[in-house]
Amino acid sequence: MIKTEIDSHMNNFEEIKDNFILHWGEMGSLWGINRTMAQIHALLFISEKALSANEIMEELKTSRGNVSMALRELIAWGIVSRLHKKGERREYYTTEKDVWLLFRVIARERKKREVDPTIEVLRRSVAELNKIPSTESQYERAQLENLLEFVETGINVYEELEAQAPTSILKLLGQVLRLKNKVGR
Amino acid sequence: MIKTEIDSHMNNFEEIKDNFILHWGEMGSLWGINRTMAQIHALLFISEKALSANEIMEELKTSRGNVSMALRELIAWGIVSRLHKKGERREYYTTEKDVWLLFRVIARERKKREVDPTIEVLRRSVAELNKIPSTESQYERAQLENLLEFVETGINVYEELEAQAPTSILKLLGQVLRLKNKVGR
DNA sequence: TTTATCATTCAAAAGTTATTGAAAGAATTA
DNA sequence: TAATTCTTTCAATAACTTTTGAATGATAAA
Repeated sequence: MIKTEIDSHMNNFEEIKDNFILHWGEMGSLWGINRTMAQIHALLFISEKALSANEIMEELKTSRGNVSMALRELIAWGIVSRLHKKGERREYYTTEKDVWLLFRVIARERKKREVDPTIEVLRRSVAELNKIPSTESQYERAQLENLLEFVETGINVYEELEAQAPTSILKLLGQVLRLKNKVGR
Repeated sequence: MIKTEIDSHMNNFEEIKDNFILHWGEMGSLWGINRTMAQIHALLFISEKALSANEIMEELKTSRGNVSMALRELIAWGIVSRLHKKGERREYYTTEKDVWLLFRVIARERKKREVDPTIEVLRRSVAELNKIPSTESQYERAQLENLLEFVETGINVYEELEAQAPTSILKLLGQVLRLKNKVGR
């Protein structure tokens, strides 16, 4: 069956899947994650079975080397794991399928890479400022301290949140906040 | 006074300030914000007075054009505002100084640019899947729905959180979660 | 041992984003 | 009006990131 230009909406599973993976890759770029990594992750996430590097390569129409590099990085992030099927020579790859667990792994890694160094910079700056006599620098000192305090409080909340097991905690949280909003004003 | 190589720790205000701005720029890159934008923002954030494009340019040792572009972008984000001093010809620039308000502006903008399109992709994919008869695609459908639900719940919580005015809500939240953690197990 | 099948590496090419600096624009003063 | 001061734009270039594909490595089967 030949597809006309008018009949352009998606009508089969493979098409929808490819479309999702494609778009998820673009979202990845937006989020500061490289396109191939995001695509591979999307593919593994919706695939019931683990996939081999070859299958990934064909599915995404990208090079062997690229797949290999992206998988290495995803494994380093801890969100993809290698699967050794017995009797099989090739490796298979799979990802965490539970959304909450997945989120926790990603959030922890991003915190480690992005937030921790940020806090470190702030702490060092404040500490250095405290070493010098503060005649001129009052305002700047105060601003840095405010910023540091804010970030530390935020991290604190996140760490408590992370310690919670299920997704349901998020729903609960939404409810509590909604309530507080109503009562507060 | 000539500085020896051994005497390398920071000992005056300007040095600490420059160091902070420099590092904050690097942090910006980590966060997907361009270096110059992050540096300008850091500079304005700790400066008591509003600064002119010229002052920014000299402080950061970067080109006139670059400052102009970065300021335009920061203004578009809504985190820097132009200040017209009467009797003065040149424009001055300043940023929100309250950390919580600043956070809200940035978070809202990032949500608009990064999260909303992501949800859109998910919603469209799920909607398309629901149009086709589901014999094969059970697992994939379920995974997409889980993901969508998770993201929607998360956004929900964020929106409630945003509606809260002061920083103190964050502290409160930390406490509630801490409590729940202790009782829960 | 040789061959086959996969995975990994890495230099080069392609693609993307940031920065410069010269030119044009806009507003003000002389 | 022309000169001055500041801002904006944008094409060229620099810097950085991603992707390719050929070479190398590693492992298992013949």
